[in-house]
Amino acid sequence: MVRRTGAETREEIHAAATRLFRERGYSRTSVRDIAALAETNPALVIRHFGTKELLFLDTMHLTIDDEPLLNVPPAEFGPRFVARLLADDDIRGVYLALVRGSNEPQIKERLQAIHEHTFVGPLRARLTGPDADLRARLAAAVIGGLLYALWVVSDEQLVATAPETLITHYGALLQQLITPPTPTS
Amino acid sequence: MVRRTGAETREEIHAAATRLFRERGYSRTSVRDIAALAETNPALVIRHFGTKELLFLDTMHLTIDDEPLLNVPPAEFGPRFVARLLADDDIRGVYLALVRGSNEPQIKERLQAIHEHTFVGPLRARLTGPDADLRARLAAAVIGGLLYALWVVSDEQLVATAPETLITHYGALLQQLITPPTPTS
DNA sequence: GTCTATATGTGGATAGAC
DNA sequence: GTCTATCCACATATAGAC
Repeated sequence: MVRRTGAETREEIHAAATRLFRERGYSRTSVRDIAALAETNPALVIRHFGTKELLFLDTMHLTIDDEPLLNVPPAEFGPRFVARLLADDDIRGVYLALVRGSNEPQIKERLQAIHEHTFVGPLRARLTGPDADLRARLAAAVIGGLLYALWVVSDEQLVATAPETLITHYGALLQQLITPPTPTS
Repeated sequence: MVRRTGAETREEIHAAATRLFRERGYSRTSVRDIAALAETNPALVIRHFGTKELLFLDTMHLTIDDEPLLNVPPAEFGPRFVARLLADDDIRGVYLALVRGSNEPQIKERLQAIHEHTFVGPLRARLTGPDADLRARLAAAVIGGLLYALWVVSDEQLVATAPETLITHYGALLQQLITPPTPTS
């Protein structure tokens, strides 16, 4: 085996952990597994990251790049946002691992934070009208529902549905929530 | 300690398991914990139910009583369905435990089954018009999203929102999905 | 049917030589 | 920084006396 520097080893461990946690989740990934994939040993994993949970949290970050969405006309935001979420493989892995690990208080906290700034935030920014805060949170719930049905439940029919169809239908639904309700009188 | 019959012991174990699994989830509940709460020992737990996973599955049943919903006017189904879900504490416990345990293939299967007959089924029965199947599944995803936001993420603002408000807003949203879309021409 | 004692495995984390 | 060897806690599950 080639001799590596400390920083290199650290990165190997981080990369291995990222992959395994996303593929198998927190509880089904052991420190030993991570060490093996990184071609090192459990002691180094702990030395570099302290605990398994700290390492996990270190791999569970999402930086949604909001830029491509900034230029989208408000009327098309719904479908575009859905399309963005479905296309991103990172989101899927992180989302799944966090949901399934959310028994652990720290992991649940991270899930809340990501839900807040990845879903609620962008939606809230496009919302006006009465009850904007509440409506943003309900819209975020709707978004969560799609990811939940596709990735947690793996509703076979939905999984087999063409992405464009999902984007059209679900995007339209989301769009309705964003567009301020027209007063009835 | 009072001497019990085998059937009684079995029931005590089942009751203890039901409670603990719903409160703490699968991975954080040990066979020892269950035995202790049932005032017996781990050996009997296994003797009666085979494995921890089989016992878990045995406690994870939902029989949604569809009857109260049968007489609801179609136009009010959305809010009533949401109200029904939020009011039922059983659903919350089962849903949470299944979602968090869905790393295990068998548990995921059970989640799929319950999603199918508790959410998709009733919705599909009320749907007509084009793409009824797909729309039922999307509506089920929307429902899942509410439970997800409330119980998995525990969005604090949503949790603090009066149930009637959630029922009104989210119920209306669901209702839109059920009501067949009016042709635009 | 019931229980004590234990087999057996796996996990995270650490000690200490190099 | 790295690695071997190991500690220790805890899990599920079983053996076998009663």
